Amino acid sequence: MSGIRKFDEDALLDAVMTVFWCDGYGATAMADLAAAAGVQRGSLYHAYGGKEDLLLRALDHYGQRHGAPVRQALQHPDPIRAIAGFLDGHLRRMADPSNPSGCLMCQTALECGGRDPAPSDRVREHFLRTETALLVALDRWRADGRLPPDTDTAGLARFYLGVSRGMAVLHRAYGDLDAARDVARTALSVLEGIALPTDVDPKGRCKPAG
Amino acid sequence: MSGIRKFDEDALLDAVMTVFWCDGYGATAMADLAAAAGVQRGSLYHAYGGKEDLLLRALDHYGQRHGAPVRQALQHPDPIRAIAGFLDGHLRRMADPSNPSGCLMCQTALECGGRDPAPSDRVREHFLRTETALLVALDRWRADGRLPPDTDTAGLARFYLGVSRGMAVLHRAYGDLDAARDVARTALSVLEGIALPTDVDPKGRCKPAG
DNA sequence: GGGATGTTTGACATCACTGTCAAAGATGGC
DNA sequence: GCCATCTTTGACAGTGATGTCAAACATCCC
Repeated sequence: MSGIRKFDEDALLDAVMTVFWCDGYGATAMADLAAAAGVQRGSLYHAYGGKEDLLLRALDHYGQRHGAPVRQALQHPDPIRAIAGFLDGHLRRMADPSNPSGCLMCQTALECGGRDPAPSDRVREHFLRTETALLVALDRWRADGRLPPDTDTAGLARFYLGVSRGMAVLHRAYGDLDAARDVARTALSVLEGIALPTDVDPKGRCKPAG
Repeated sequence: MSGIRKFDEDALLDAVMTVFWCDGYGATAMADLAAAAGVQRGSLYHAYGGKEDLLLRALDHYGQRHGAPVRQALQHPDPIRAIAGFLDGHLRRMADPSNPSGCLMCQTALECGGRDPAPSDRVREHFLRTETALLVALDRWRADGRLPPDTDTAGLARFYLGVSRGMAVLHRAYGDLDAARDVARTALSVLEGIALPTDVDPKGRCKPAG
């Protein structure tokens, strides 16, 4: 009914993302997506392509909407504050009742596994982006003298990536945040055990090491 | 063509489990399961029921086949050896080329999420079984004086459960074990940091605490 | 050996989803 | 105001999966 696209792209991707997140890729039909977006099925095919194309868009949208803000916490100069903020960002996303439980990226990673290359690649890229953000932050803290010189930053980056993924699985499986919170708290203690004290540390949380 | 079931139930469940594990619940058709099991589709309906019933059977089979052996490692009297064995059990399962990547339980937990109650419940039961096994072991070690009296065993149990789940996600997303290994190694260091020295500790790995 | 029991098989109708298309309709440029 | 352009819409055929069923058949028990 127009020469210009009528729907709001951002709102549409929000709706599409939520349906995929809630029901999973395989169980979602184009009709579900169209209904959630308030659009006819034909419009989706015309504007995007197929279900897989929409999933890729939804993954990117998810990355911008939920991934980037969580990585933002890593900018904090204090490692413990930063990692705590990173983990807490995940917890806050899960605690938000307007979001389905778990994590769309993890869900897609497992469901599309080694069978659907395009979504798998997209998820892997997102995971790598987070892993790299963690690594860059850890390297920075190490260079700043906030972590011991022999800190295995690559290993720690993967550890916190993995921990955040495990939290999402437990959240979806258990339906509550209790277990995920325990995981985050314990995971943070790893960094608390190795972080070095600094002049400006306002809480004196770090303990001498070596 | 008989009055007695012709196929080997264990081999059939192995095949069914592998297909679900490889392709996911939604993307698997009864025809795929029948083909993998070397049986006609009608036989599956007759002997079991529908796709969901088969998934539940596959989950139980998975629990016996892969869950129980990993929990077995927790019987070891030394906490570090035991948890290392627990995490290594997961790594060995993932390293086995005859298994699909990741973990069928995590996959089902995420895919069936809050939408398919029966599989979700079954997965939750399995997670709880593992969490309880971890808790019992941790409580035992604490009672034996191998862990400090104030150890938060419940939190640690959930931590190692979550970590093992995160490892599975990374394995499936990345397609290799490198990241999962890093996660396991770092997670183990948590216990190494709190385990108390004992007379019979053969490696002197524990350090004094308090 | 013969009947009863339960399994296997292939076909069947049904249903849901997919992807396409032509017609209808609205907007922007001239 | 008119034409070109693009979106929207609903319907279409094609495809694949589901779940059921009656007939065929092998084994067990008497």
